[in-house]
Amino acid sequence: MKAKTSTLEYALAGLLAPKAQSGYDLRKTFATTAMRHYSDSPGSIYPALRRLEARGWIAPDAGNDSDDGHQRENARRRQVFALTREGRDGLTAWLMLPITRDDVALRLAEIMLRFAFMDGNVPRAATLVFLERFEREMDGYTRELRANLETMRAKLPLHTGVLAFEAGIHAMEAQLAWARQARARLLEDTR
Amino acid sequence: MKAKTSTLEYALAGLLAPKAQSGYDLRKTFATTAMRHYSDSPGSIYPALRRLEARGWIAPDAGNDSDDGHQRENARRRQVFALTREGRDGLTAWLMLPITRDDVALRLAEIMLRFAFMDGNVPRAATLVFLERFEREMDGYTRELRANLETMRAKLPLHTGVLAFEAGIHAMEAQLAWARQARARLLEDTR
DNA sequence: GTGCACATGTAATGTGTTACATGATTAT
DNA sequence: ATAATCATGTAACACATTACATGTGCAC
Repeated sequence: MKAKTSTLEYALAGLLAPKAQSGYDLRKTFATTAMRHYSDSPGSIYPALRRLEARGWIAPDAGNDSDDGHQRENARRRQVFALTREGRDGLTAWLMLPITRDDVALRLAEIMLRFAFMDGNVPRAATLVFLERFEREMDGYTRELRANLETMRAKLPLHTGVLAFEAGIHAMEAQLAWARQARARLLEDTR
Repeated sequence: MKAKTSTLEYALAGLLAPKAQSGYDLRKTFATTAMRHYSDSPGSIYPALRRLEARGWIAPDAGNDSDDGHQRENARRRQVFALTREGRDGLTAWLMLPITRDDVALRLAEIMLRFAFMDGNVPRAATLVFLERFEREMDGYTRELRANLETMRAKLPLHTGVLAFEAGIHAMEAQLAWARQARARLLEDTR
């Protein structure tokens, strides 16, 4: 049994959560929306779907047209997948994982993907806790980085390496500011 | 002959540009500095170094201690690599590549790595041109994203998906602001 | 019924991750 | 001499990319 689920697999599960879709639909989503940097190539998506199916996270959609799901003898026809109960549980568990320092330092993109999928899959309260913890870790991490920056500056002249490091810090601080604002808006929306 | 050079290989070449180092030195740099999310595992670095050596981009350092470079019979001893002329040319060519819209949209991390390595490897003027072009593409891209955001907002309610998209835009705009400021500082430093 | 867009499959390749193994060097 | 640290090597595995192959349905 394989323990780990790849980010791509979670992305697929997350997209299937609101509605059943075919591999082709998913590819188009990856190709045309904000999720552009996930694969979109058939060589990654179809195998990933088969892995999810083998694990029981997704299944051919029952409520689907002419010859029903379980009977796709000789394929090459549009095949719609739905998230199963197990798949939904797996997705939710991932969404509920506590945020660590390493998550914000090393895996920001994955963290943001998780946030994007929260609506509809976890209670609003969990989303707010997520943001709180995100703010805490981001705040700590950006402080760490700023301290390192001062050390670097003391040793080196003005240097593109130092400037690039600064760019990273700026981007992180922008995300932090966004998080505070987002939490305020969600709180207001919840009341 | 293999055409493509991986980002990790460029990262290694860039680190070897200012001074010759061993694989272990490079790993420590990856493990402890701002370059944290590059591998740092022996299973990625040593093979990458051998690929670079096979391609003639790096070579055992000549100006190195007791038994000189070309004679590393039974190894398992510290082995220092230096960037060759060819390696330097390859690195420079990569640094000078024009920035495209897809670079800023899909490969920002690589772009920033290139920027970090510019000092000492390309003329200051090239760095300034790089930033100009970066600003232009980032400006265009963030405008594109903002337009999409309005479309999304018109259709959907307040939604973590939309908020996550906003976070990405904020981060990009912060990078853009940084670029303008960085260019101004470099200009001043150049005068 | 021919051509094109839709839809899926898959083999070859390269690379990163993990986990382990093992040879040198240094300190005690 | 032994242990710890330094330093490199490598095998198993999973995955993404590329490029190609193939089937399906609709428009004309």
